[in-house]
Amino acid sequence: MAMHINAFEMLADPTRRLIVEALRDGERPVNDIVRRAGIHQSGVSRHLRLLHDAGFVSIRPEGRRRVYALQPGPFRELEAWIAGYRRLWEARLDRFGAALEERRNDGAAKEEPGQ
Amino acid sequence: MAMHINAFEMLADPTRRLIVEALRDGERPVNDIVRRAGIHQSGVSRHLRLLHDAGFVSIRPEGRRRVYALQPGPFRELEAWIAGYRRLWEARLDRFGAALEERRNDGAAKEEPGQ
DNA sequence: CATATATATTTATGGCCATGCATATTAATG
DNA sequence: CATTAATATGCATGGCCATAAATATATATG
Repeated sequence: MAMHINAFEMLADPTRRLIVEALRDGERPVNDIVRRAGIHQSGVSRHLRLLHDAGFVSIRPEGRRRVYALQPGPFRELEAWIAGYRRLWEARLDRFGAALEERRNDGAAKEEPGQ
Repeated sequence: MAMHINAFEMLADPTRRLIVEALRDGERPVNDIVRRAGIHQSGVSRHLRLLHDAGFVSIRPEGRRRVYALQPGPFRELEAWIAGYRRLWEARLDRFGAALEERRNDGAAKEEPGQ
């Protein structure tokens, strides 16, 4: 429900990546994940809560289980961010543009073209 | 030169993302980046070192400047990782497969199909 | 209702990391 | 060679976060 949490920070943690990868090919209840995660159940629950807050996963109660599943949103965000760097490897990088003229006004920063 | 550093951890830090974004449209010397980063020069230098160790940037000495530029490698890695989740939003997620049969062997973890 | 199972949360703790300051290095310049 | 500019590094510090243990909550089951 909270999108103020950065997607990269989420995936920075190895355990969280492991959880996400465990959910890659389908939803799973918590204990399923605990077995592969190699950490305490409370830790997995906390990570799942963070992932849920960040919009990475959905929760579906099923009896006394809580079934978690990946959500597409954050992945779209990541894809979009990286897309901005695609020309890095698809074309040669063009060294023209802002870098040159920026180097000109050496003493004081006046305006940033990028953002 | 060291690829043992995870790309997500690199981009988890806001300052580091800011640096990467500052280099998006071309190479820049350190002081150029310091101006936009809003943190001390030593901090920028340290981040640039980390980014270099992780293969994100190259260094080109130019007089007494050190000109940094983005490198495609880590971005390709990221792209590849996310590509594994593309069906999440391109198709509906299929809830069959491993999740079901995993739920069957409840008591003990025996083998993981995914990895 | 008592008990067991599944998950969440509270609390405490240790460790890592981003930052700033001071200093070192390297290079240009006079 | 002394000085200044540009960048890097050693050191100390504060804060955040991942983890575990204990406890709470919720749900199935007898």
